[in-house]
Amino acid sequence: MTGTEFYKHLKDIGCKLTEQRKIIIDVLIENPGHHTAEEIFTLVKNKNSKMYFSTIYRNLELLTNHKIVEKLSIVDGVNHYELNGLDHHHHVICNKCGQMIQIDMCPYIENHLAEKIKSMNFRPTNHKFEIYGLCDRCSKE
Amino acid sequence: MTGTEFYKHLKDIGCKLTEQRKIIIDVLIENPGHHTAEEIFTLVKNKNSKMYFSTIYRNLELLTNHKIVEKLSIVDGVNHYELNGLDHHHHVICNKCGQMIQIDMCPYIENHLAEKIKSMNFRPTNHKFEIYGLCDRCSKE
DNA sequence: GTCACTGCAAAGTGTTTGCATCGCG
DNA sequence: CGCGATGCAAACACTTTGCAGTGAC
Repeated sequence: MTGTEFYKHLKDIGCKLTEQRKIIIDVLIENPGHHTAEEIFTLVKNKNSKMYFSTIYRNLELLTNHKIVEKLSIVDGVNHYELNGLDHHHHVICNKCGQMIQIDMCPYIENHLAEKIKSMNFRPTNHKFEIYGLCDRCSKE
Repeated sequence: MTGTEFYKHLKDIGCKLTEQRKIIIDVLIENPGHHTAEEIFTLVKNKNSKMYFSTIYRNLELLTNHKIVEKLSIVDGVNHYELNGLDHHHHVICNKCGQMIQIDMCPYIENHLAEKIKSMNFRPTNHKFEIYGLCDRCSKE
């Protein structure tokens, strides 16, 4: 999806298309992958735009509720956000330096889990798969 | 492992066996599964023991570092802790009521991922697999 | 013009830290 | 009795909330 398409989507679901929302979406498009609210704040500032954390959080929450953004609680009490549906992937995360490496395999799809979970009367919407350990560099130190 | 064995393990790795540590371990043994620091605090209080959050956090951190306890960052900025190695399982989590249901299947083991990840020069130590959605009751509401 | 949204400040929640005292080994 | 552990208070980091003013439609 392009920026304009995201903008249109927002209006379609009855949200006002404010300058701040455009900037947040632009920043997420221009910087693929997951970012903390802090990182998004910095990226917004780099575009010479002033914005408060509350605006960022409120909009990330809104975008998450509308499935435009995905919220990941990967590391100790810090949420990461990324545009949803652009690509589906999981992570290998270094316990020492915090580096996150994407992996393409998805055990959920490969093992046909969706049907199994539905048979438990559970309606799955999304899933998370993460492997922790030490990356190449950190394991050598 | 029994309580006494956990106590011994602590001494073996050079930690003092304080009353507070015994209580935390006892509480974790008596209440299998994952708990927040808050829940552990309440469980400790129910045993008529007074303990500060700092003591709980410091010890959970210590036990986590020594792989006696596993720390899970599952939900929005709240860590959950549980005794490690008692049983290996993953979770199905309801987005509405927060209920966590254990599932026994492990995609990591079933797909022989350990070797694949090692071939990336990454040393895996643990992993997390979670499926989010709506549980039976919440999806009916 | 209306109402959703933002700026700003202040509070809230979960967690960590500093320091004096305590108690395990 | 020495040093690691705890009690307690205070700080911290991330996030949410309340309210008045602003701007999209």
